[in-house]
Amino acid sequence: MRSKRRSKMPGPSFIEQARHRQLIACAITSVAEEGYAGASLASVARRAGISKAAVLYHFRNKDALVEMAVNEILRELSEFIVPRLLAEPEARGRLRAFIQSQLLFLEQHRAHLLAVSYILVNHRNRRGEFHLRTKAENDALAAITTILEDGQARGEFRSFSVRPMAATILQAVNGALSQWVADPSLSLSDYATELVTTFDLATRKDTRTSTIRKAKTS
Amino acid sequence: MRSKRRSKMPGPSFIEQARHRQLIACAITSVAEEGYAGASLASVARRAGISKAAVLYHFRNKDALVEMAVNEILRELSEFIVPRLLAEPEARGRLRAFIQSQLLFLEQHRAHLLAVSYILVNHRNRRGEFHLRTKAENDALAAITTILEDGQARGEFRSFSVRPMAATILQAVNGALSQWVADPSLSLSDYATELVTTFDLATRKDTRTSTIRKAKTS
DNA sequence: CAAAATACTGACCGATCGGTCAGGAATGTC
DNA sequence: GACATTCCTGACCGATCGGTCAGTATTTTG
Repeated sequence: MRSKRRSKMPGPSFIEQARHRQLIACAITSVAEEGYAGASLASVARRAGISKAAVLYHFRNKDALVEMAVNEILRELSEFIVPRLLAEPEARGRLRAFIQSQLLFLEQHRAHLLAVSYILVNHRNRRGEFHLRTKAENDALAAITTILEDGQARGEFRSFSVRPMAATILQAVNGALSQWVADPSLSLSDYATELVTTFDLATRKDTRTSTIRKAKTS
Repeated sequence: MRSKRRSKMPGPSFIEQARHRQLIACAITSVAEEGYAGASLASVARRAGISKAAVLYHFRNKDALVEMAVNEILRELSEFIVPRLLAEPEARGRLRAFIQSQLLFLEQHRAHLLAVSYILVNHRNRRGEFHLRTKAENDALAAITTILEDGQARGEFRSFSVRPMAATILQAVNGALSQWVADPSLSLSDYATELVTTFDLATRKDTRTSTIRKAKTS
């Protein structure tokens, strides 16, 4: 770990950087293939072709490795989504982009999806709290909340309680992913379309024609 | 286990029945308090005040105990919900009853909720499949699907793709529960009201006034 | 009361877990 | 080539896991 290294060198060496990347990647596939309980340090070491002790040379302990893996996945995810949100001028479009881009990214990174979902629902800190899950959920909810509140302020959305709606949208996206994990033949893009329609109807003001329907009929 | 008992007696003895009930109850609280990984046979035995071997005398192995615990929880849950569904003559009411009664029951049985959610997302059979989760999800989806298809046939609901909508509703309910687990001060009945409104709007035909709103204004 | 079935204990097993440690190989740096 | 630092190995540790087994209470049955 960088944090407690007593190196005289300015930064992490090439080897250290490469190993970090490799071990994080191995940890992700290990969790994805063997589940949270089955993913051991020995399993990660085997995949990387080094000894278990070598893994612990680079990462203080198992928890540190797991947390780095989650951070990496969430970093890549938000790197994919954020530009797509910023490209949308209206709240309605940002809500659609949030749903679609999240599904699209994780459909293309199945191991990431499996690993992050296994870890988030299982990993606890010393106090027994699901701190990774809490943080990830709060970040996602904050993003959706921003969209929803902005949409209400701009008059695009009806008046509803933002927190349950944000949670419902987040859960719907997670549920779509979990359906797809169980049945990979399911079309996530079709699913995304249904979700977009559903929440368009659930959030819009009662103008009798949503942008979705307008696009279809005009 | 009954299945491999070589008893000459007609049924399970009083002691066996009582122990089964006790051990299932202990397993539930054990999982709820210590998580899926932390809930060991030793932990269950300690709670029951007997030896670990005695637990294995009554249950073939740990998996059998866990599965019995899940079955018991789901049995109690459906015992609570089904009559409430049957009491509703319209699909819209059944959808509302499904959401509300599920939240109500599990709000009153927090240990059941924790145990069942920990187990369902973690327990695998020998082939590595999440068979308990799959079965529970399919049962719940089937129930919702029946309501939705009936509602479409009766002309109460708009035309939408049933499977994603059913999954979205189920996930929304689960999400409400998971929010409440993380923050018990959250009012589940308020949350239920929001969910009912959300899915009323998402499913109804575009008649501009739902039964919910009509009830409020008339 | 004795025989038989049931209910249970405690010691033990092999496996695996995360983690430590002493020391050896590889890699740069003068 | 010597020296220090980085990188890594293999043996080992204590703990815990699910599960077995021989033997012993306890209860039921004739």
